[in-house]
Amino acid sequence: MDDPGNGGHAALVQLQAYLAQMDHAGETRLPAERELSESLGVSRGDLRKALAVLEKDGRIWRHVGRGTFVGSGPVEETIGISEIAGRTNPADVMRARLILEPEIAREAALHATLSDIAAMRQSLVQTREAVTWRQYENVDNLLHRQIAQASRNNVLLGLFDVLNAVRRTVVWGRLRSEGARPPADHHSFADHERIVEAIAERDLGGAAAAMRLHLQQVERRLIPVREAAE
Amino acid sequence: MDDPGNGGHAALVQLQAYLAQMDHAGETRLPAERELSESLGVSRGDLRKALAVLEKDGRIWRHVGRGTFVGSGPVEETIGISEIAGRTNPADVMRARLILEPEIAREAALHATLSDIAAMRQSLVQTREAVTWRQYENVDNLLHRQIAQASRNNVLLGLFDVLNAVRRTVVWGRLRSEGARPPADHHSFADHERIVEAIAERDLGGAAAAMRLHLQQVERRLIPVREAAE
DNA sequence: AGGGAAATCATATGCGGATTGGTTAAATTG
DNA sequence: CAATTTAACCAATCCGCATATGATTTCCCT
Repeated sequence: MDDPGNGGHAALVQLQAYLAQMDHAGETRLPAERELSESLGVSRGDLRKALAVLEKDGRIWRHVGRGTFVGSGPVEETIGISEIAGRTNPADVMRARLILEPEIAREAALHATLSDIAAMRQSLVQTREAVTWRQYENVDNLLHRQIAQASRNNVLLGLFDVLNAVRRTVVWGRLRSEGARPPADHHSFADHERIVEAIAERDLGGAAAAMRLHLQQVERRLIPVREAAE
Repeated sequence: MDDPGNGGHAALVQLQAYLAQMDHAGETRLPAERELSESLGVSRGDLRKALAVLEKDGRIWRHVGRGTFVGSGPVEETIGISEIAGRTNPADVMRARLILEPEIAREAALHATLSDIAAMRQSLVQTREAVTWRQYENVDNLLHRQIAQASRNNVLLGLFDVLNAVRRTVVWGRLRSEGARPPADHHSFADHERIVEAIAERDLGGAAAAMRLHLQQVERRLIPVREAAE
């Protein structure tokens, strides 16, 4: 062979050159090992040794069936809701809501458009018109999501959606007594109105505080009798 | 026909009965419309009218290619990172980090175990030992995730992972100048140490404040020259 | 022995057909 | 003629199988 005993060092040099050239072109996926080994004129074993070095250094990343890519790590393309929901409990979900949603309301108070506020007010009306708990929950969900949308920050909206999906998975099956309709003096009506009004008046702190108060009320009703445990 | 002019009311009644029977069996997916219409002895049009009523009421949910299901809504099983990242920008990501991560640090200060803190301190050392920016970023990522893990709240950890994946997708390609190693007086070293120390001392407010300060520094460096626009 | 090439394995992707809710046009019926 | 049923078609999804790819083992040649 040409360079016996080099232990594949030549392959590493060639591969780094190839990688630099490809990185410049903006391409992220490099050819299959079988092609690349022939293209670079090295054995597949040496190529794999060089790839292993670069992988340990964090410059490339490989996965069976997909290929080899340049970049620090495999960016998770999707997040499984059930994976999160499977290892948690309603209390943790509520804690996360108390952290995230008041600040989302604050952002909404800062960035909401007039049509956003109009949509929220319409949802407020629909909330009172709901004749069954199921309808009420649908409109309630919609209202909370409208607030997240009004933040005009798609990252916050995405986080809200994730949290919402986890919540609905965790508390799945906990239905209220069917048939009954939400009482007219349900705390959420006034809570929601306070939140929307604060957003409409661009009262950042007020919106956050109102949302926090509302969620604390929900928490109190959701976990009615909780001993001092934990 | 049997009951002309009933407008499909008979179909609605039959469908409700079927749904109750099926709901009792624990099954969530009901047969295809073509089968169910024949099974119930009603036309597909009337069946669809009845299904539309139940859908508007929130008792069922349907989607093309999947079927019709009982339940309030389609619980998104997975969230696409690229869907979020595609419609956002680094500033929104930074805003979300500033909202979420300080509160995560606060929770970590409350719930971190001794082994959590030991792992963080080891990461602090590794941060200073990094000889290339890529290594530094890997350890930095690890440290921030360790803090999220120390919150002992899997929902917060999941939200952090989502946010992190979005961040890495959005700022993808913005690599620092290769070759250079992080300077010894990089602000992040002291920032990180303050955060970990506050967590170790169970200083809730201090941990949150230190994290907020750190992220503001990162923001200042990430968006170096930003006019007063927006 | 030792290294390289080929075979083999396990996993991921791509593609075509089948399924299903949504929509429109034709047929039937009173 | 009007209303309703029926059929046909559309778009999105799922499923099975072939293919592609990285990982591992085996074999062969020097």
